[in-house]
Parts: sequence; structure tokens; C-alpha cells
Amino acid sequence: MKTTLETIARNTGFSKSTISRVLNNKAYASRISKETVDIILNEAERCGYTPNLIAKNLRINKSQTIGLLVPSLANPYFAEIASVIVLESRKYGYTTIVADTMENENMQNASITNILTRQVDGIIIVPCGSNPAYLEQTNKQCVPIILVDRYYENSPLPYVVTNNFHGGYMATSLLVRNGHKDIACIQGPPAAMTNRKRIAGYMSVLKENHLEDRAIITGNEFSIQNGYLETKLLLNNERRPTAIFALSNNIGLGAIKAIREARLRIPEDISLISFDNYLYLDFLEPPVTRIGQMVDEMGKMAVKLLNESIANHREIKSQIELSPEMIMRDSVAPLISR
Amino acid sequence: MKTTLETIARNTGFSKSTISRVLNNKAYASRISKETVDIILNEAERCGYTPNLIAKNLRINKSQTIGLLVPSLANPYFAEIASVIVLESRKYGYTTIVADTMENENMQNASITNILTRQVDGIIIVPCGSNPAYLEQTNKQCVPIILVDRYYENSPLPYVVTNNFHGGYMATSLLVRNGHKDIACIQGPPAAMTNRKRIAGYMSVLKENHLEDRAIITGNEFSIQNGYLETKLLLNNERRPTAIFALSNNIGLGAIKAIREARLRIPEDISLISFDNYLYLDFLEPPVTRIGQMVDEMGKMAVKLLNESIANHREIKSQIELSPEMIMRDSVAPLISR
DNA sequence: AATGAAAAAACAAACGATTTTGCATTATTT
DNA sequence: AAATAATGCAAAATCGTTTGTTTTTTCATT
Repeated sequence: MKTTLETIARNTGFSKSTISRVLNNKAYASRISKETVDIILNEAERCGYTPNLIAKNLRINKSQTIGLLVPSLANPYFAEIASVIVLESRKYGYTTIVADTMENENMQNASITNILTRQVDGIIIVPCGSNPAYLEQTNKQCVPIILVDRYYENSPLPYVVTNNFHGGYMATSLLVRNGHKDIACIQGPPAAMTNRKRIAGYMSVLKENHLEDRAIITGNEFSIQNGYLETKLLLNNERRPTAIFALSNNIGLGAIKAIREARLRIPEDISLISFDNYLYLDFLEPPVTRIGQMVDEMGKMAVKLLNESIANHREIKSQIELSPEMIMRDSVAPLISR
Repeated sequence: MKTTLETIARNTGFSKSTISRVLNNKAYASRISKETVDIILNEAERCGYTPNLIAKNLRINKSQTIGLLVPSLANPYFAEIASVIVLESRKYGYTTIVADTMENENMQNASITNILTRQVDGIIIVPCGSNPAYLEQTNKQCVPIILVDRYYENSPLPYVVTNNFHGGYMATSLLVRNGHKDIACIQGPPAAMTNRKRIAGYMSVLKENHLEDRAIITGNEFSIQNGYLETKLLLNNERRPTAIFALSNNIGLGAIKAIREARLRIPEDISLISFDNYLYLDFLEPPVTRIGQMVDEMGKMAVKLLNESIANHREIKSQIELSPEMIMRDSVAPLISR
């Protein structure tokens, strides 16, 4: 038999309201006597009372739950984000409902509808697709939303992302400083903001160095397959690039595979720099130089903002960009003029 | 203003009970006229009604939610398990609350208590620690629990895990078939069941081949650091092993690092086989031969069992072991007698 | 002893759904 | 025409909390 406030009330002879106040540490404010408090706490302990948060939530109209949507938990990058957010939000007293949107906009919207029926207090999401309408509506009318890692251009939705322009800039600068002039850039989805910003950073460096007509931009997906195919093509060009900038960890992996198949050496024959930090990259031959994102800060910031928005009941406008970091390894080398 | 059954009731003139039945597709069974149904459905649509699952759950005493606890979402292996389970349970209509236990037994128990207050219908957990008492109590008295990936010996808790004995057996057999006689085994926590079973498989092969006195078992953690240090030590032995069996992906990585630092080649100088499948292992030099677990089947099976247990309201006794698979790559070579 | 204020606890109404029971009204049967 | 059955819906209880209001008790004061 499950024990409720009613159970304790019967066993002690006090009323449900008194029990409730005691268990919620409102005894003093409600002038409940010390003796009563003791009796009730003891009985609660004795019969192993656990509150029914469902009932509480219905009453107070808060669920102390947030929804977390990511494009793919199987991707270690998003898994890491999820890990940070789950742990961090627990510190604020939130429980996290997680959904995997499979990089599919319909799935994303369906998941939002679903978690809204569960009365989440707020949503953190790594969005996918290009239409923020439903998210905006939800943010306006239902619960606060914070975007992480990705955002929509011209949308008022608050976000915490990496300064991808800067990331692209840093990566390309490094290559240029090493004497590279023919730098290929293998991109993800051309529509994705993260992708476009990185490209913009890349182009900016080329322009500053008057190399813009030597820009080579190719690719269309953040996938291993894309990195592999595009690199294959690049290596067969009459004018082979001396360096490759891969706009994601997966693209980088695909590039490595193709470079190895061509029996070229990194970095002697071709330099490589990629985006996203990941431990395994240190175990490749050679370890891969990369632009890392501050996943920890990103997650923590998102939770903090969401919590503020929930607590203060006001809309958050923050659109925050965090600086990426350069992780120097051995896959970039100075160009030996030949 | 949020719309509830009451809103629709007022707007249409019907009672809440009628609205409820219509929206739950019980109109026919309750002999509600076609016209009424139409009116109600239209109004629900018009005012954008979304049910409040919190209220529903309170009433029907089910949350259509399951809890998923993993030791670390940041570990891609567990993230993959989580991914499968989140997606699969959605198919059954469950929403998933995820908690990260940080490989900490206290955290695990605290998380269980927490999600129980949220009235989850069941729990899927990759357990940590060695004391199943609280889990068993919860399973008996509150909601069904299914363990995945790991289990407790002598505990009645149902589980879906890999046949780790078989995995250890397969890996070691491969090495022996390749002529290796001095095979070191770097283990994780000696108390962990998964670890002990793998060790047992390893020993079994050695015994069958009368090599048991040449067994070398060392290590104590499923971490990169452990794999690295233990391998360092092994390579400095007067009698260096000709093959290493790493009992986890992380241990394998650490071993690779140490082997490279010693300027030895894999597999020419030393063979390596590790446990757990992971895509990145194909990009190492050489690609790592490994024992993979059927993560997909494991997750799906766990959800299926849990759902049955919830639906049929009876305790599940299943203790299921899935066969691992050998993933042949290039890190194991025949021993050249010297 | 009567009065009044303060202290302690009970009452009762929500929260938003589901579900049992019951009551008209209409249709069918005898 | 009377009895019975079927139809269509409403009322109200319930799930386990929280919380504003009211009641009862205690105790000091006059």
C-alpha cells in the first residue's frame, strides 16, 4: 500500500494540511508546534513516505522538469552536451526528459508537442531544420526555450553557441600562417548556420590575405561519408589543395580515410584541421589539430539562462557566443615550397 | 489562457465527461452521437487543446514515463545505449527521463528516489556499484527494473547483457589461434561482473590450451589511464607479452598510447584486441580488432521486456545474454616465432 | 470570570483530468 | 398502452498535493 499525506494524517491524527506544511519546511511560518513537527517527521520516516510529484506538480502548476532535445544522442558530441545539461540541471532541482530528434524537423516538432503535454517548465534544444516557427510560438506562448550549439538567423530565440565565425577564422589563419594558399574547406549542410559562420570565417581570412579566388568550398553534410567523398575528389584535382579544413569531426574522419587511401601523409603531404573536440582525435596518427567548442560552458550557461527565465518568469533575450579554442596537435605543418 | 476540458465544456455546452470520452476515442463505446463528436472535435481543434498529462497521470496512476540511468552519458558506449533506448521507448509511447549516475552508487540511489517521486512506470539502468539492495527493493515494491549491460550476481533482478564470458573466450581464442602464448589481459574493476566474466572466458581458453600458468591479469579500471599505465608496465617486463587483450575500449586506447610510446608496432611487434565496438576504432592505425556488443538488440530487448512487465503487471524474471560479435580488423597478427 | 489575542491545527477548495453511476428521453417490444 | 430497452449525456467522486480561510484551543490580562 502506498503512503500518502492521508496515511500520515490518519496515523498521527493531524490534518493533511498540517502534514504538508511540516514536510515542506513551512512549519515555523505556519506556527506549528515543535512537538507536532517531531511526531509528523517521525511518522513520515517510519512509513517511508515519498511525495507524489505528479500531484504536487498539478497543484502548483510546475513540473520541475525540463525537456532536452538533441539531433542524435549517438553522436558523441551531442552526447557530451546532453551529459553536461542533465548533470547541471539536476543541480537546479530539475529532472530532464530527453528526446532524440534524429536530425528531423517533424520529429522535433512532435517531440516538443509531446513534452509540452508533460508540462515541462522549459526546453533546451539543439535545433534542426530551418523553420523556427513552432519553436518561436512555443517560446512565446508556453515555456521558455534556449537553443544550444545551433541557432536560427533572424529569429529572436535566445541561444548559447560557439562563435563559429571565429572558429573558422582561427583554423584558416593557422593554415595561412603555415604558408598554405590552397586551402580546401569541406562543409556540412550549406543552410546550417554553424556551417555558414565557419565558412564566413574561412573566407574572411582568405580575403585578408588576397587568396579569395583560391577558395575551394565543397561538401554538403556533417558526415564521414561526405568528408570521404569530397576529399577523394579534391585529391584527384589537377591542382591538389595543400591543406584541408574539415568543418566537423565526422568530416575530418572521412577526409583522413580518403587521404590514407591515396597514400598521402598527414601533415607532410597535406595538412588537416577539423572542427569539434573529441578525445579520440588524440589517438589518430597523427593526432588531429582541431577547433574545440566549450561544451561544458555552453551547457552550463544554457541551464543557467533557462532557470532564470523560469524563475523570474520573463523572456530571455540573450544570444550568447562563446569563443572556441585551438587544440594544437600534429596534423598541420608548414608548407614546404616545392 | 490555457484551455482545458472545462474550457471546451463551456464553449460547447457538453459536460467534461463527454469531452473526455470523445477526445479519448471512447465516443462509440459510450454511445455519444456523431454530431456531438464533431462539435467537440472541432472546438478542441479550434482552441488548440492539448491535454495535461500531469493531471491524467495523477488520475490513472500511470505516467507513461520510464527512467533511464547510465553511469556516464559522456561515454559514447553508454550514449549509444541511451540513444537506442530513448528512441525505442518512444515507439511504445513512453517518454524517457535520463539521469547520469557518474558511476557513483550514492548518486544512483538518489536518482532512483528522485525518479520514483515522479511516478515513472519502470526503470532501465546500467547499474554501478556492487550492492543491488535498493534496486531489488524498488523492483519488488515500486516499479519494474531492467538492468542492461551489467548485472549483479546472485540477484534476481532481470537483465539484458552481453555474454561476456563468450566475448572473453572469442577474443582469447583468436589470439591463441594466431600462435600467441603470452597474452596479457588488462582488466577493469575486478569486482564488476562484466569484467569477471570476460576474465573467466580468457582463463577458459588458456586452460584448454594448457597455458594457464602463463596468464597475466592486471589492471583495475575501465579507463584510458589504467590501460596506459598497465601497458607501460607490461612492456617493461623481462618477458614481454606478445598480445594484449584490453577489456574495454578505453583500456584499449590507453594500451595503444603506451605501445606507440615504446615505439613498438601493432600488430608486428604486439597484437591487440579490445572490447566494445566503436566507429572511431576503424580510423586508428591499424584499425583495431575488437569484440562488439549488440547494443541495438540490447536496448530494444530491454524496452520490450520492461514494457511487458508494465503492461501485464507482472514481474519479469528474464536474465538474457546476447552473443557478442567479433569485429575483425588489423591489430592481431600471427606470432612469428623468433 | 470574562475578554481578547495569539497560537495551533482543521477545513475546504482548488489543479485537470478519468470514470462510475445515474437520469432523462426516445425507441422497441409485448 | 404499458413495460422494457436503448440512447445520449450530466453529475460527482477521485487521484495526492498545496494553500487561503476558518475554527478551535490556549493563555495572559483585566
